[in-house]
Formats: sequence, structure tokens, C-alpha cells
Amino acid sequence: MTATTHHGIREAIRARIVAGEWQLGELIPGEVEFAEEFGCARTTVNRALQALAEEGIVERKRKGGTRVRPLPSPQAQFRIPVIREQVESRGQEYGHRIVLRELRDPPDEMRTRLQIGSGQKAAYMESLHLAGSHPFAFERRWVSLDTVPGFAEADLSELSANEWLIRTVPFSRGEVGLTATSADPRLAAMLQAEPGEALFTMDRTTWFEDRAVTATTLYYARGYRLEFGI
Amino acid sequence: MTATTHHGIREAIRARIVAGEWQLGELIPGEVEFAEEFGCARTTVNRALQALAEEGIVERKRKGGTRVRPLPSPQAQFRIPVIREQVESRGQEYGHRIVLRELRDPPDEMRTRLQIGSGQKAAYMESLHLAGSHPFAFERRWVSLDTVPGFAEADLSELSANEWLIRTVPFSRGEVGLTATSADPRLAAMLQAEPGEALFTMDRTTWFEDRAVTATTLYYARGYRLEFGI
DNA sequence: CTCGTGATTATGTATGCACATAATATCGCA
DNA sequence: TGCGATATTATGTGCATACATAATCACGAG
Repeated sequence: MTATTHHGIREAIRARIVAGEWQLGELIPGEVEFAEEFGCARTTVNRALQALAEEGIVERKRKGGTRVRPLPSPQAQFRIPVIREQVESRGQEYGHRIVLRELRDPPDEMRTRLQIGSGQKAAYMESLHLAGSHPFAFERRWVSLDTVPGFAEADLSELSANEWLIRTVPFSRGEVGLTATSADPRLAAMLQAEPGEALFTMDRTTWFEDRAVTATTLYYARGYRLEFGI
Repeated sequence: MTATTHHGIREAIRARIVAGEWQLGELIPGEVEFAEEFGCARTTVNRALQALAEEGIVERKRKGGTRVRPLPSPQAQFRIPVIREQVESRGQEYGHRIVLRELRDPPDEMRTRLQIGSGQKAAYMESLHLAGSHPFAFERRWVSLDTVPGFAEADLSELSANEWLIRTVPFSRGEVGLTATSADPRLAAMLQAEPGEALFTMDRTTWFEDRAVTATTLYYARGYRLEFGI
């Protein structure tokens, strides 16, 4: 296997790093050297090494050369799961039920997070995501009407709030937090769990440019496990 | 800003996608078209669009053209945190204490996961990661002596087991799972938590090529939150 | 010995070109 | 009309080249 594609070269170099040919933090050969070895143009090696750098396998500095990353804290890539896809990929039918939907005065902490002026209301909703007839996750969501005025009248019978927002508001960035929560009585009732049970929890805040769009917290039913490879 | 670097062009196109210039799933202009618009070579546009494709922003098909991804389920990139760095980045002093370390017969589930033949022992250890004088996380770890024979005699007074393994065994891939666990009495005692309290839990199995290296479960102390941006 | 300046060097990146490859469209033939 | 061969087209990729940029090193002036 001496495919002289940037792809092939990238994998060849990756294999040699993984095999321990160079120490952690050690300088590896330069682009020219590799190019001679693989019998290709420097450009090609450059692309391969840049790709490895983006993956976090190596570090590169002009003039400094390329070195294996000292602490290869593995970068995990995973997709924030779309609940519908998660459920359907388990071969179950997805459904969702809006438990509560109203305009509300957000608590102070949420005002700050969503940049909502005091006195202004925001849309609040609670909904239950179902896998077949079993609860899969319970969602609490705040939506800034300032950023998304149309949300108050949105028809959410077909699309979930999340899907509606994705289609309506292009969103640029977000923050995600993962925690464990003890089920309070309401959560326990919603998710058919014991009060106090440990629930895997994901909360997310998203912005469009500089304006907060929505903040949601998802409480997953018992036994949920978010898996990914590295 | 009309920097004609692949980097600049990538950001320009990204901005236009985010701004909603094209519908989800819609075809965006071809490489030649963009090249004319930006006044650069097609190669440069190609690199920019390929980068966006790797990010999952667009989909490309030969002859089919480039289109905005239909469901921009945001890809999150985050680094699996190295505990020492987490603690130190909070301005606290990192320490760790080995609670238990011995050779043991792994339970069946673990035999399968680590590919350990029946009758063979594996290294088992429990350790406590400290932030200052407070417990930060409790770790249960199995190590395959088949893959890492040196582990039985490794000096773990300076490096944590994880850091020792990273430096010793190059590792190629792993699987990570995130869950919520209720603290059992032992966990509660170790982490100064209430029994039954919800603990954020991360387990990991890593392989070197086709051989399992180690499987660990990390129970984080109360209130831990794994954060990342998208 | 110290400091600054210029030479050196490795990576970063744009370009024009050639050819590869995959998917689609079109046309000719039965 | 139906089907298969062929042309077309958009992306994929490699190469040689030129120049940019940042970091380091060597050297010489003070």
C-alpha cells in the first residue's frame, strides 16, 4: 500500500505515530523528507499533515516543524443526537407530546442566559418525547421571542420545537452541558422513574449571531447512555 | 474582507449558509462559479468546500454538486477531558490516591470487553482523583495484562494510570459512553456524596489495533458538568 | 557579553494545469 | 418506446512552482 494520495499518506503517517515510531512530543520528519520517502510532491504531504493537525494528532509550527502532540487527549467527535433519529434508529416509533406551552416571565438566571429584558416574557414549554408508548426524554425549553417572534404562533403538531427552530432560525453556535440530575417528583412522574433516580441530562443554549435563540434541558429516561467512538 | 485564502473563503461561504442564503438541502453554486466570484482558483474554492463538507455543513457529490446539509444536526467536537488538566484549569491542585490495586479475575462482562481468556487475571484498580483536598472523581479501571504486561509493575506514584498508559501504549481507538449513575454506598463514601445521589459517569474502552488495552469507569463528584461548544 | 539585524528554514497557501472518477444527460439503435 | 453506449459535467486529486510568514540561528557592532 503506497498510494500517494494525501489520504493514503495521512493514514500511513498516522499508523506510524500510533505504532510509536516517534515519542510523544517528538519532532517527526519535515514535509520535504516525507515527500521524498513517499515519492510525491511536498504539497501532498502538506495536506496530509495539516489534516492530522486538525485532528489533533500532531502540532505544527512554522519553522518549528511538526511534532506528535504531547498529550494526545483524544478529540471525540460526536453528533448532538436528534431525538427523533435516536428513537427511530432503535426501531421504535417516535412521538412527542406537548405538556405545557405558555408565555412566562423567565427566572433571572434564564433572563441572563437568553438576554431577555426585565418585564419581557418568553415562550416556555415542556414536552415529552416518546419511543413507542414509553417516555424517552422530557424537555424543558425557553425560547426568546425577541429573536424568534414567530415561535409563539408556530404549529408544533408536526415538527418538534427543536426541528421547527432548526428549520426557521439558522443558528450559528451553541453551548452544551452534560450532567446527572436527581429526578424531582415531576420529572419522575413524567419519565415513569423513581423520585431521586439518576437521570442523564443535556442542556443546550444556541445563538444566532449575537442573539440567544433558545435554551433547553433534556432529561433522558432511566438507563440512557450517550455513546460515541474516538 | 475579501481574503482569497481557502480559510477566508470557507468562512465567507459558511456565513452565507448560516445567514440562510440557501435553503436546507439546496444546491449552492459550483466551484467554478465561486472561483469567479471570489477571483481565485478553483482549487482554492475546492479546499474551502471540502473543509465545510468535513465539518458536516454541506454535502458534496461528484457531478451532483454541493448542497447545504438537510438536517444540520450540529457536530460537536470536544476533547475527552484529562482530569489533571480539568482540575488545574480551575486553579486547584491535582492529586490522586490509589485506593486499591490488585490482580483479579474479571467478571464475565469485563472478560468479553477486554478479550481476556477465562482463567486469566487482569489488573484492577480503584483510585480517587482529588482537587485540592476534595474528591473530584472516582475511577474503576481494568487493564489487560495480555496487551500491557508491564502494567502490573508500573510505578504509578507520579503519573496516574491513565497518563502512564497513554505514554506507554499508543492507542488507536476507543469507545466512550456517558450516563448517570446513582451512588452506591461505596461510591458515596469515596466521593463524600449522599447514597443515591446522581453522579455523572463516563466509561471508556480503548484498543491498540485489535487488542483491548483498558476499560475504565469514572464517577464524577456532585455537580460535575461536562461543557463544550458547537 | 548583549543586543539587534539579516540569513535560513519549515510550514502556509495560491495558482494553473492535467487527469481521474462518478453521476447524470443525451443520443442512437433496435 | 426502451435500453445501452457515449458525452458531459462537477467534484477529487496530484504536481510544480512561487511567494508569504514565522521562528530560529549566526554574526557582527557596540
